[in-house]
Amino acid sequence: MSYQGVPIGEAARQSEVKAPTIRYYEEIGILPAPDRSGGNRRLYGTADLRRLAFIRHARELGFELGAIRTLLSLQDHPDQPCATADAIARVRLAEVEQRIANLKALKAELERMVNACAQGHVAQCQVIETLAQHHQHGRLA
Amino acid sequence: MSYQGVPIGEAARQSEVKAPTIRYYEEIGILPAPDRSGGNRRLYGTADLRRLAFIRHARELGFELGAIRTLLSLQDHPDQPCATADAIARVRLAEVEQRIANLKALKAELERMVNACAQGHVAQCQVIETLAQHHQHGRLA
DNA sequence: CTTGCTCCTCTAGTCGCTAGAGGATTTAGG
DNA sequence: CCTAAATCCTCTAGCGACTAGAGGAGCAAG
Repeated sequence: MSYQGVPIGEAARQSEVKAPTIRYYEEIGILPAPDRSGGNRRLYGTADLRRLAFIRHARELGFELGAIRTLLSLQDHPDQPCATADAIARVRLAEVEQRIANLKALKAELERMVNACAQGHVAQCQVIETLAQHHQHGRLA
Repeated sequence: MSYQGVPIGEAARQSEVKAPTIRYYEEIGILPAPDRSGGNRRLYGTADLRRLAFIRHARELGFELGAIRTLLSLQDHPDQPCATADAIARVRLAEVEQRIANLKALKAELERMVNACAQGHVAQCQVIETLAQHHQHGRLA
């Protein structure tokens, strides 16, 4: 009797998701428990690998696991309207835009700080000065 | 005998750092333990409030508490060269630039996803399709 | 003097992993 | 066939930076 599927290390290599993280995804129910070999090892089939790639890509895009869970359940029921998936992506897009704006402001401030540091002493150091200032920003994430 | 300084709630309001977070900062040694009132309540003076503003601002800028700890110790010893503070800021600047680049790529992809969603069903939904693709990116933060 | 707010300490939980212990299994080489 | 190395298993604990809640004490206003 032969088993099919790749062991967790190979799945990790292919998906670029570390083995403990894969087990963690199984534990929290985002990835189904795969078949096991005679020696109790996980064997991942192509469907599992695709799901893992999906998760990884979504994580890369900054989606939280909760959102990914919703996205996956949509994927599992393909006859539903995609408004939910669209809404999730839109929310994320708004977050990303906000974050870019904040980071640009931050970048400007850091550049100012670094430029102002005349290699003197902390007493005159603008890095410290700038950080000591109470200065209004939007929230950063 | 009168005590001076504001209680933690007021400090929280002024600094926009929540009270439990302020206690946490004390616990991890980033904020010194303030004087206490007769009834064992923390009373924050202006120096404490300034330090708190410093921490908040630095957190807003995305500095980790470890980096902030270093920055604060520099501030506490102002006769040292500011090369260390400068280096910390430079590292952070590089991170921020990388992050902006990643987020811009992400934004483009999210826009593509959202635009492609024709309000149909999940089976044709590009949000899901896009996420299912295995697609090479730089690392996002 | 009582009501209700703030504050105290403490423990435990969050998220998304990561690290390590201690043991079983599988694979490659001799 | 046997051993050594690599991989895998489960389990517990830890990370950063908080956040939430229990259970109790202090304080200010009516």
